Amino acid sequence: MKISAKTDYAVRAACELAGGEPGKPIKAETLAQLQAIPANFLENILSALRNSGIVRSQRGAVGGYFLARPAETITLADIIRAVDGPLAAVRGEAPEDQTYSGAACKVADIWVAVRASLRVVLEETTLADLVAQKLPEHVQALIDSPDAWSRR
Amino acid sequence: MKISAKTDYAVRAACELAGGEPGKPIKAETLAQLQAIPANFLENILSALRNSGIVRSQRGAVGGYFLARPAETITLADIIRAVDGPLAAVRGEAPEDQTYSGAACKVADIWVAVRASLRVVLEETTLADLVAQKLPEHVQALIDSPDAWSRR
DNA sequence: ATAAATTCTACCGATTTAGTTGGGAATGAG
DNA sequence: CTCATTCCCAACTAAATCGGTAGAATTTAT
Repeated sequence: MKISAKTDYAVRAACELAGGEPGKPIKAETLAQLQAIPANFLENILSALRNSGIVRSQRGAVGGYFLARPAETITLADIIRAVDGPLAAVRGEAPEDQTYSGAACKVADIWVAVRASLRVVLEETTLADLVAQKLPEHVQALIDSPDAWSRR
Repeated sequence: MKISAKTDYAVRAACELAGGEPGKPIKAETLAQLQAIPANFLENILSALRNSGIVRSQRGAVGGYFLARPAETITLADIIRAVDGPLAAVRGEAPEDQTYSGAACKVADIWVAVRASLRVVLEETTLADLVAQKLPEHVQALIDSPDAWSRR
């Protein structure tokens, strides 16, 4: 259950795009500097986001990247799926495709619950929420719970 | 956010141990057959579970593995941490150790929320719940939600 | 003793991760 | 038109991880 560098970078770059003026392109190089992301690697990531229709690009002297849709309509789940595939996969397949036998027969339910709980956070939070620093209530509630910030 | 084969295997093996008679050891070979897990790989996994104090082993002729504590006290989070490390790590570190700047300054909150939401499922569900097929209410609620079983 | 079983250490190939490199193609300013 | 700027894209790499194997050593019951 790791959150990859790619995912982390993608979300941060998207935040910068959401924070800029809508429609005004920002250079990849600028994004890389703003968020301290390796510039060449960021190009791979932006390419994935473009292929998924999350960002658009403009070439040429005053070119760069900008969001393809309003920030309110782009969820974190959209971004993660674009760069890293499905939110939760069990041994490379979807949870509901696994078959379990014997004492472990309810394990599929658990992986489905895990995926559902990720969705609750990642499908409901948009880029607009993130840059406005106003997260959905139930997400904020998770963050505010007493030991959310403590290690286990 | 992948659930590794190791994690899946570990949970399934632990279920079989929880389903057996308490204190009576089950051979690794038997566990492997019951859940169709590569036997040698399973040994690595059981070794990790033993180092974390989740299972105990007995060598010798009538040896095998058994749970070190009652199944009611072993959560899925315990098992996952034993074989795969922390529930949620960002680029190999804990979410609260990351620093974010500019438009992305709230991204840490999101990763903390993700971890918290995983905990809600995985810290509350015990091996006993799983083999009794009686999951905690809020976990069952996630599973019963209309589109939990559908792909995105 | 000895056979059954776990334990430990090391290894292996394939895949993934996190990047880098470099050439090419579009765009717009001058 | 030309040329600097910027994106585009495919290939490449080094290191880590994943999934799994192999075999010798150790422990225990009989």
